[in-house]
Amino acid sequence: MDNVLDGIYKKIGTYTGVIKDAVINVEEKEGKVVFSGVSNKNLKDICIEYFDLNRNYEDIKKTLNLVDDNVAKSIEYGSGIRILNQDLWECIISFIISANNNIPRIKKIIERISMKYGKELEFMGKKYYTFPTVEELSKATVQDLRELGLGFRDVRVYETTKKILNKQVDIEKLHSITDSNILREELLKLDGVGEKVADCIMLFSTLKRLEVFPVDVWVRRVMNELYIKAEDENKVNKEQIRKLAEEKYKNLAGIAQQYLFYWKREENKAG
DNA sequence: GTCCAGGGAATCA
DNA sequence: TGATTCCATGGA
Repeated sequence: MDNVLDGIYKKIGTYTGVIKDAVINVEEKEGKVVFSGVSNKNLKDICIEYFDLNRNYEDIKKTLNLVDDNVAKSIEYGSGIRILNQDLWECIISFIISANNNIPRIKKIIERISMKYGKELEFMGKKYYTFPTVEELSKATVQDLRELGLGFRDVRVYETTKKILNKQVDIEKLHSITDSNILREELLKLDGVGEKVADCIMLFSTLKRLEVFPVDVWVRRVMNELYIKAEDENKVNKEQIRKLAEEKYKNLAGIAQQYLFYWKREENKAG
């Protein structure tokens, strides 16, 4: 038996979706992990990279469990969480769209963008669409984006696409920047990218800065409830939250953020 | 009809 | 720097 493949199945379960230029299906058949899909690259390699399967999350969880009981509880709640290695360009556009928006609508907008400007792939009789490249999305006018339902974010996506296309910000070179502060400064040059979106891009893309701690409304809420305990959570300083996260979670703050975020949101849904 | 959504940017002090 | 306000859209 292939223990690596067995491990992969245990980690990601069944999955069908688009990863970069590929449609990938992972499932278990007769006790074996089977990859199928449409791609000119190795399906298994794509999965290992995308699902961050070479990282030992058990070690990470052991470390974070020692911080305090709250974190331990959140880890128990979302024990299968992994931080994906999402494409940088796709991540930038996705989080610009996320501003003052809700997750179902964010997903729908990205689907519409992919359907109109990405490439069509067919797998098992069903059609899938890749997220458009910079060149592909640069064909869209502000009006085109407005019609896809982006709202006030249309200009931001348009301007950012333009800046990346003409290499005013060269995102290919971002991976070679070691200093996280310089990296953040580069991202902040993009329209629609503020502190929170920049942090999300650094954490959730292939930039993989696991130490950054994006503070959104949910994270502010959970951090206030667990540690700060201010009467009005809206008045809690974001910088104070980031410092607290750095002290407590060190270089794993970003992963802790995900456990805490998921925990608080799911608890709210169940509420 | 009202409120809110994984915020950013412009404006003003 | 820090606080306020507006920004489209759609679902609850």
